[in-house]
Amino acid sequence: MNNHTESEENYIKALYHLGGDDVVASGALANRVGAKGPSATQAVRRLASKGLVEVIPYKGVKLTLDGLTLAKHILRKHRLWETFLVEKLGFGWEEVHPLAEQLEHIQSHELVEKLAEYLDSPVHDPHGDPIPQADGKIPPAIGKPLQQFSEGSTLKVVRVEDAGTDFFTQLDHLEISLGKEYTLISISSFDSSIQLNTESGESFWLSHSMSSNIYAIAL
Amino acid sequence: MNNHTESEENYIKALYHLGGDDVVASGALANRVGAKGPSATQAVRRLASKGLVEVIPYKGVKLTLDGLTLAKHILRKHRLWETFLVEKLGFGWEEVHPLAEQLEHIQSHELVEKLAEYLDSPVHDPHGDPIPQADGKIPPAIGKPLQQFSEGSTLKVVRVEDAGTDFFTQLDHLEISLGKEYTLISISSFDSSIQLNTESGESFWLSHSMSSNIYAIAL
DNA sequence: AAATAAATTTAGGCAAAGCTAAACCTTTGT
DNA sequence: ACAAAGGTTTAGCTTTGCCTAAATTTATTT
Repeated sequence: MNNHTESEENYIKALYHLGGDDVVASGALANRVGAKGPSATQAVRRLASKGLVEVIPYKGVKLTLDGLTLAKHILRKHRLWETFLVEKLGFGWEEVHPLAEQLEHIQSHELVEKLAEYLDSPVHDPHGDPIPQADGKIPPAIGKPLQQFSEGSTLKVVRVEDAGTDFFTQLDHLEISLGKEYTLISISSFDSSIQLNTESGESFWLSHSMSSNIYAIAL
Repeated sequence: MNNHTESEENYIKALYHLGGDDVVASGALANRVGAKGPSATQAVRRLASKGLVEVIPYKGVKLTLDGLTLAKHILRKHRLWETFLVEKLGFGWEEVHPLAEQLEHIQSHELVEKLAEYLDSPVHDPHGDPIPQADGKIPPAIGKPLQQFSEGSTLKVVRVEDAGTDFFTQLDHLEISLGKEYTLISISSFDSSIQLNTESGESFWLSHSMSSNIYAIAL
C-alpha cells in the first residue's frame, strides 16, 4: 500500500495543488494533469481503491488524510530537489521545475532525508516556496501578492509561485528575481495590472496573472 | 527517437551487461531483467523497431551502435549518481545500487553533465568501476580478479563488480572494502575458492563466485 | 539419424493509462 | 419548471508490458 506509480503521484499532486484537501472537479483535475476527462475519472477510481481519495460521483474528488500526507511528501521531494539543483549544481531557478518533476518520483525516504540534511534542512526552495517538513508541517509562506500593497509602497520580492516555464521566461525577461526591490507606482482599477519602478528608476507594467503569482514583503 | 521508457532502458542495460555488443540469448536477457521469456522477446522487438538492437530469431539479440551508446550513457548516469550518493550524501557503497537504478532513468543531459562537474568529473565510482565519459569512452578498468594472482602475493582490493545487494552484504560481513590489503594464501584447485589473510593475520575463504567479482592490484 | 530435451517464439490474457464518442447527471437560463 | 448547455461518467478501443500455456525450433543424446 506504499508504492505508487508516477501517474498516480501526478494526480495526487494535482489534487493537492488545486484544492488542498477540498473537493476538486474531475474536469479541473484532468486539465491539470494534461489528460482528458475519462482518464481522470478512471485514475481517481484507482486512487480511491488505494484509499488516497474520496469520490463523490458527479461532484468531485477529495484527498483523504493518507492522500494529503502523500501529496505533501511529494511536494517536499520536489522542492528539496529544486533546492539541490539550484544551490549545488548551479541551475537557474527557472530551469529546475521540469527536472524536479522527474526527481520527485524517486522512491526512498532515506534519500530524501539525507538530501535535506545535505542542504541544511531548508525551509524554503529557490522560488521562496515553503518546503513541507518531514513531519508533514508546512512552514509559513512568506510575502503577500503584489496586489495587496498600496500605491507608493516599497517592497522586496521574496517568492514566486512555482509555475510553468513561460512564467519564468517572462520573469527573466523583466529581470525580476528573488530579493530585488521595487516601488509600486500604481494599480490599474481597470484590469488590476500593476506598475512597478526598479531601483534604477525604470518603470514597467505587470499583468494581473503575472503579479498575482509574485509575492513580496514591505520594506 | 530519443525518448525511451524505463523498461526499455532496463533491457538495454541488461544487454550491455551480459554481452557488451555481442549476441545475448533471450533467455539470459529475460533472466537478468527479472522477466519471463516471452516478455523479453516482445521487448526486444520494440527495441529493434527503434533501432537499438538487432535480432537473430532463435539465436539472440545484439546491441546496435545506437543501443551501445545508450547503454553507456545509462551506465554513466548510474555510476555518477552512485558517486554522488556516497561522496555527498554519505550513503554506504552497498546501499546505493538500488537508488542509482532509479536515478539513472532521469532524463536530462544537462543534469548529468552538471552532476559530473559537481563531482569533479570522476573516472571511477565508489566501487572502483569505471564511469563512461560524456564522449562514450570508458576509462581503463583497474585491477585483476583475485584468481589471477599467484599464491603468496600481497594485494590491495581496488574494485568490486557492482552486483546485487546480497553480494555487498557478504562483503560487509567479511569486512572487505576498497583499499584493504590481503595476502593470498591459496587457491583451491578443486573449486577455485580462495584463501586470504588480512593484515591482522586472520584468514578466511572466498567462494569462486565471490572472488571473481573482486579486483585487486599487486603490492 | 532419430528421439528427446531445452530454449525460443507464438497465441491469448490481464492491468495500467490513455483516447473518442455516446450516454448521463447537474446546472442554468428563461 | 423545463429545456438547453455543460460537465461527468460509461462504453469500447489502443498501446505498453507482463504473464501462462502451447507450438516451434535448435541442441543434445543415444
